[in-house]
Amino acid sequence: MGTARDVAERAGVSTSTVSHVLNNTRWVSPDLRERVLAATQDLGYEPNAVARSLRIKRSNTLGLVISDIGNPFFTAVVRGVEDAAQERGYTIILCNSDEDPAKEAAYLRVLSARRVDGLILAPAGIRHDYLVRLARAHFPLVFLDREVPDLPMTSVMLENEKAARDGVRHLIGLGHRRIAMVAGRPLVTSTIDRIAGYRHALEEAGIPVDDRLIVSGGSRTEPARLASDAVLDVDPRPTAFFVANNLMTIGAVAAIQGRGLAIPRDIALVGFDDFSWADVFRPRLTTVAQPTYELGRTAVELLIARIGGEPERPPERVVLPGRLVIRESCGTTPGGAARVEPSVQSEVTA
Amino acid sequence: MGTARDVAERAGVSTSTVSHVLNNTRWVSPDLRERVLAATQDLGYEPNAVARSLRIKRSNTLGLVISDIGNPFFTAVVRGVEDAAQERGYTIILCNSDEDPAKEAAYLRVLSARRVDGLILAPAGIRHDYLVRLARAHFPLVFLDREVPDLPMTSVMLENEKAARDGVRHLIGLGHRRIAMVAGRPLVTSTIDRIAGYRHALEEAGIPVDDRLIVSGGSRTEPARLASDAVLDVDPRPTAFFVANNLMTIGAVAAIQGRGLAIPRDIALVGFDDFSWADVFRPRLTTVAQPTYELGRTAVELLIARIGGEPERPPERVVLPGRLVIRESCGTTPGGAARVEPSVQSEVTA
DNA sequence: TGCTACAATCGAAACGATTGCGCAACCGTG
DNA sequence: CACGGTTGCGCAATCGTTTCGATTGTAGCA
Repeated sequence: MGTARDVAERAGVSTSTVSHVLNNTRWVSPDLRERVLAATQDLGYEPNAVARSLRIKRSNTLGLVISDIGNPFFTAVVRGVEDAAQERGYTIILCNSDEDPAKEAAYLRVLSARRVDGLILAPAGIRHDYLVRLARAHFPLVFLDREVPDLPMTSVMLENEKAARDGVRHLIGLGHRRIAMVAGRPLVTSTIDRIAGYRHALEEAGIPVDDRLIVSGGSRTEPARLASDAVLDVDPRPTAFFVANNLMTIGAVAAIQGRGLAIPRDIALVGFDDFSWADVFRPRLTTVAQPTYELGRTAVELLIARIGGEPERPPERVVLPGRLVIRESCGTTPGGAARVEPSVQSEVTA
Repeated sequence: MGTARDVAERAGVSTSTVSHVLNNTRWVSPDLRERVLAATQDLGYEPNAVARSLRIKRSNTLGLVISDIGNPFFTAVVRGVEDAAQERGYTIILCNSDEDPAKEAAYLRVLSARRVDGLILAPAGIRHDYLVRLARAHFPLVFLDREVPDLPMTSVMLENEKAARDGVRHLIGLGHRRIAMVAGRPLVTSTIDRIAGYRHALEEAGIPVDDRLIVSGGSRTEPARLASDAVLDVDPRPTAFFVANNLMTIGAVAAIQGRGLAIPRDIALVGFDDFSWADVFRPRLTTVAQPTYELGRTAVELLIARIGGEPERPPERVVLPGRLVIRESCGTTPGGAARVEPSVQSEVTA
């Protein structure tokens, strides 16, 4: 696996000809072209992408920093990112910040040192200076799922406020007035927006907001279980749960089950994010589904547009709609029985 | 964000001094050191890792090619890989082959062109020539979760045959004699070994193997649902299911539920791989748990040992044990009621 | 025969870092 | 004072590409 020079010598040409043959970048006579190709075959030559990147100042690589690879929402997004990137000839470097701003900063630094052509980032929340530097330098950067407060950047995310509002409205429509909200990590914009949606839904229905019913579930299963358990002690007890992501839904369900309460008989529940087992779980969970794959694809499209385009281009925000998928976990009325809706459910099974 | 040269000029030193200061690679007087550091600060200098890699012929990067990022087993493994890699100063490039040998080959090519220092691979199954070339060239390579038949390589995986045997033995111990097996993709070694374990468990109990009860679930939820549904038509009907991975478990459960059958009353079930919702799902699922995090860590350790070591070093195989986690999905006897085992279950909840 | 025009290829300078080698300046010693 | 040894640093080659001129050969034309 030698170098272009080895190939050139073997083919009796110059390295420039080798380069031009391999990249189809100018006309080369059939004879030489043939010899060059034969030589690359013989030597098992594989161009060194590192040297190439150094020379052309592009790596055809995108960095993707997500905050929790254990969350099915993000892995679904990753598929969208990967497919879109591959179609356009980019490789992605995937990093998992674990919701840790320090880890996130470290990864950003590494990716930037590696000279990726652009970055897609689900920020862990804090407006740290390294991020601000990248933004100021007009480095191609797209925020995914969340934004950073006071840092206008191009971004793609769910219409969080409305999606949450729809979920809570559904519960209100079924007659619930004491609705607990298990929210995500406090400083993250998606959390903030979903809480806003929750409040607005209550307010428009004339239901007073009881702050004791809004708890932080830390975006993960176990903290959500603890928070859910605690909120069940509030007096009067909530009759419904609105849970702001999928991992936390597991925790909420565990807490409810742990009290010997039944869904939806004792507690109605609307989750967030659809996931594969929502369908086998009994009762089937009513959730606000996100267009995960599209989120990923869109992020790549926005990013690549910026990589090619002029650096001063103003930020764009793309907001995609959520979709309330009604299954069985809310019953019909508080304390009522489950109502199966085959049409809606099959839409999701597919 | 200039170059080392810019820093050198600003500090009034040579680029070599800049390099030595930044890498602590030889003594530099406090005065100059100070000036160099100040200059890098002022310019916001960030060393170009691409140029560095070209020169030192190392990238401090490992490639990780997994076959299904949607599978919680693999995402759990990724965490182990990532943590271990980070501790040793390596970045990982994560690629998702989607069980597609063509995609896998494409990724291997890209990673090799990028000059990663080593590769961890969950092979999609086929012994394609590119893989053989890498192996022959003694490129640092570790197989994860699976091997490639007839290609001895260093690898780390579960003790598949025994783990499957334990799962099936558990069912046999409860009195089941007609046990269906929902297996994974046919050519993958983990599938082969788990089927072997299934057969051995039956054979040692003197139960004849009915090949109609062994079906391929394609490693994913939906194909597993179809296969599970089909196997329920076998006459006489199986009284138990052994399912060879987690995504397929969802499919099997869906099929069983779809027939209006109850677990464990009508069908006992042992799944594979533990996952977060195994605990809230009712009945709680009895599964063969894999040490996912350890698998990931071990792969990195093996790989890094090879990167440093002599190239002709013979392959090593590391086999980690599985753990049968008994919950409720098998009941106690065929047709019997669920038996809760708090001690075992809590071990997993933690 | 000269001259230009064009076609096809080569040579060498980048890209931005690392590092072996060598050169001053300085020290202490005899 | 001469000389060997140290110390602290700079020079320049190098990694493997790409790409911009320069160069060669051939044909066309007056």
